[in-house]
Amino acid sequence: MTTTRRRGGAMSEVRRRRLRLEISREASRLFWRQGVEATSGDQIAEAVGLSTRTIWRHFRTKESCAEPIVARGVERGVTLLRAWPPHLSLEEHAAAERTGHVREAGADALADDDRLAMRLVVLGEREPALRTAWLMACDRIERELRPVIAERLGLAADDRRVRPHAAAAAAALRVHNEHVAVALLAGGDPLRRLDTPAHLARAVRTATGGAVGDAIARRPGHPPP
Amino acid sequence: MTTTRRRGGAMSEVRRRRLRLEISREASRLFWRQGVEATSGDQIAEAVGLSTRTIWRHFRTKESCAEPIVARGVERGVTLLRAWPPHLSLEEHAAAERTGHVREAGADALADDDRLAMRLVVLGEREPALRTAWLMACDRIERELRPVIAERLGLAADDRRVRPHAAAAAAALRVHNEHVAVALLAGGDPLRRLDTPAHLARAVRTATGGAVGDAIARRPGHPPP
DNA sequence: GCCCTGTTCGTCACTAACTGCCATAATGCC
DNA sequence: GGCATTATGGCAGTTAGTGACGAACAGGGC
Repeated sequence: MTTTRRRGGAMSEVRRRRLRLEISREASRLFWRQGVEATSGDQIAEAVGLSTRTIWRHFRTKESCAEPIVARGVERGVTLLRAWPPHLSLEEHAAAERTGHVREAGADALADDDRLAMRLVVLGEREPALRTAWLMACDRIERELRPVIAERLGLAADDRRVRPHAAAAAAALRVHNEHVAVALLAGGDPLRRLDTPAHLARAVRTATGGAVGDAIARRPGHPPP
Repeated sequence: MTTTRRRGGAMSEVRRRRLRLEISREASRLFWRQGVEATSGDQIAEAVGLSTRTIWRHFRTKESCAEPIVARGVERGVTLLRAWPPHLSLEEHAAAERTGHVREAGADALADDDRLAMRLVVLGEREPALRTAWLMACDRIERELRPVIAERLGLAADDRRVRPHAAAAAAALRVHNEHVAVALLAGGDPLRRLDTPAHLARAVRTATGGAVGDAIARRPGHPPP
């Protein structure tokens, strides 16, 4: 890990992230309540207790204020992949994670931010501004996935085969999230069946042509050239 | 096909598309020459010979002006998939299309719009505004891919298995395009090796876990549940 | 404790992306 | 040609977003 070299009164990276998340939270709430058109930058600023100028310092666009919140769903997927130990298959790891996760948070209590994220994702079907935020968030996730997948496959980070797999995996995470979101908002509480990491594991495996999914056995080459 | 029921002085769909493409072309040229920040809506309007007001009638955002041009690359991929006859494997079809395509346009003459599209795609690495346009274009492509893939797999259009495949295929098209774009702009003219539909076919096949790729043999079910 | 340095934040003025509104020109249908 | 509908232009108005400058603020060195 590179120790963050910050000097003077510089904001720590974690504090910066926290602030962005807070802004995003308030902005997203307003977006959901009154639509993105109807919410002004001033409203967001007032809701979070900052000046409007500061909002634009942390986000380049009104719509991009939604990104940190909306990214939460897919972020869970990448943490799942990050924590994937080499000696397990993806499905085994997913199963283990699920049991651990359920005990920690309880099956019924879905964090407010996650609900909000799903709401904005489905709202994105109608509001192009939110759609762009969602796609940009997933794009960021895809980049974060690249080194993870490269290491898993024993490939160099800039190997030509990495990016297709990362893109496919990110796409799998995205549609899974969209699916869960509409199912959750439309009907009751199908979380127990839908949100299982097992589904994610399956989706990622097929999206990568089976490349990302097995426990590590043979190292360097696995797909036919 | 539903005959488009248009009345009064309504613009035909094809004319509308042409106009949007023309606007997009001029906007994209300006974006490339002077950056997207530095180009104003007025400049775009003047370049295409319309009033600024009309520009905003056809595009909701300055950056979205780039979408039609930037989508050209991936659009070729979806036309490839659309024209895919059932009795061929994807690779066979790709090979056939390639020979046909080469004869038609000549290998050396890459259309100006395509060059422009690739330039904007690589520029999108640095300019978030262009990145959103590119992602939105690919998102549209993904939606167009849905019915094509559904029909190919003999599934209902709203079957749960369609969207993951469409997303994965679209992602494959996207990274292929990005790869071609940077290779083309960075170095000389690696088109003969990179732009082959054969690579697209391979990418789509693996991204869909092999589901989209075979010639049609058995109809209804093919992946294990 | 103090100064010094670099950073964040607020205020204000300003630019430019968009939007409504109304009159006018184009277009398709009869 | 006449009519209905739509696309367009011009203009006023709103609001997203930026630059500049000063004040508050967090560290490090002493």
